[in-house]
Amino acid sequence: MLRFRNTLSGRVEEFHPLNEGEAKFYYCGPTVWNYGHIGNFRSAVAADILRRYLKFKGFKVTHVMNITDVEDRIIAMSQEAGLSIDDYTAKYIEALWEDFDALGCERPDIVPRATRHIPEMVTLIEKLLANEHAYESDGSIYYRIASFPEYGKLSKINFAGNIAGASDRVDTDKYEKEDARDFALWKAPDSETEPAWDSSIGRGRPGWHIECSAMSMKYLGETFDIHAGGIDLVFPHHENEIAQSEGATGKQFVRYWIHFEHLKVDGETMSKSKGNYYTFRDVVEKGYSPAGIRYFLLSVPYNKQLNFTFDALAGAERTVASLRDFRARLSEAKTESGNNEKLHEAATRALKEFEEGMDDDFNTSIALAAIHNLSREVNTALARKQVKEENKKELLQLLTRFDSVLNVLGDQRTEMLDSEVQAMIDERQEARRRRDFGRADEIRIELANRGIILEDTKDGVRWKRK
RNA sequence: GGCGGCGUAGCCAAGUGGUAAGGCAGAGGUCUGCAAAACCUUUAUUCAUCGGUUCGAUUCCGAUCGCCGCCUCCA
Repeated sequence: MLRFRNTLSGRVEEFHPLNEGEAKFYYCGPTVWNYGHIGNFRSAVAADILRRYLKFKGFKVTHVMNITDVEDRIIAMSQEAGLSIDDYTAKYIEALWEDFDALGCERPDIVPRATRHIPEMVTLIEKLLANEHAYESDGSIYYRIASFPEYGKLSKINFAGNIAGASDRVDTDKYEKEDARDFALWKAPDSETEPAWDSSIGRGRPGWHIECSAMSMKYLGETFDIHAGGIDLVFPHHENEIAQSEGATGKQFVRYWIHFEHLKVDGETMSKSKGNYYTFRDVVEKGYSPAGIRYFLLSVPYNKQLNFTFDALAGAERTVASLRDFRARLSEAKTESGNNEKLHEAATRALKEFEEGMDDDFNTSIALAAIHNLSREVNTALARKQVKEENKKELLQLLTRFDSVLNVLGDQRTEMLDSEVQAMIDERQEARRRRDFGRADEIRIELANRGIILEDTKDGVRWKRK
């Protein structure tokens, strides 16, 4: 039974979706203006693991991920660039999908854009105005937090003792708000040139939080199962989403909230001033593979801060390579018919441990340990020719099953070597038979220069690309 | 000032009131013409420090030190 920590209750709970066998899942994805830094992708990978494991457990998953595009900073930057929001954000969104694909993250089922959902947001704001949860002031519309006593139930923020000490950092009111905590649902334009929409509630643009309420409820229903995002979104973003949505519908908005912890770099916060700020693309340019990066990002459970170091990343890289070798070795193995009961038991045990680990709040560390232990056992059996036909079939299927969640093994190699290279390998085998090891080593070096690494095994020569 | 989290081998780290998963790196070995890969053995009497509770604590409690996050539209 799958259980995970629900931010709302603060406890680990069993997951029971609203409709049996069906999981509806909304993920607050990366924002465009800040797009790309490696920490974003820890979240993206965590969300991907969450979705994939729900599928592994047999749930039919509907996954919605938003891309914010009417946020203040984006508007400012696009204006500065002299571009429309769409033209400005297009290249970032394109880059986002490239990186998503490279990291092996499944594309969401639905990716709503705030700029395409202005009418839905307006309708929601109208509801909030009608039932007194919102008020108009100076052409802008604010949420009246005093009207929603449950405000703070997600973030557990105690407003009484809180504001005083932090007051030096709280914006002095530049708008006429009833209460400092009230937040904007709809903002009147600051200038003539600023992007704005005409609507029944006036000319303006939506606040940041309303898009997620409007879009998630549009696609997943007024009450849905899982809402996920980075831990920094708990307050105020998700807290405000609850106030808006529940204020409008009177129903529970989200049943399970899940928040992904941040990445640290060398034990510190990643920041440009410290010079430890890396984007995903920086890391790839340094020669690390997306699969290695993915493995690293998922190797520690999502609810723990993870320390990013290049040493650890290099380790992950080696680990992925060795897991891929393991699968290749297994699939190339020549087996005799039959079934080795010990290996069948090992496979059963590995699946059990993997699933128990993942069931326990998506503990990927435990799940990976199960795979490593299995790989060691099977490698030994392979060397001793104890893997039988049935075992091979079962184990390969099991690896595919694990990888449906982890997605680090990549596609099975089906490519053939070109005939010239193959001829060189044949020539080297012939030279080895003659015990002409000088010639054999010469050919091996020549092939290495072409990026082909050879391994001599009892069954013949294995090759892989560098 | 308020609230929360973390500190486990050289590195990344899981974990639990009953005696420390896994990965990477290191050392020795098996195999191999050599190499590579794989496998075997080995690497924390100890889980930031100091106290307390307990038959027993890394795990619970308290204090101290260090780090991280939220309270600002940063995943």
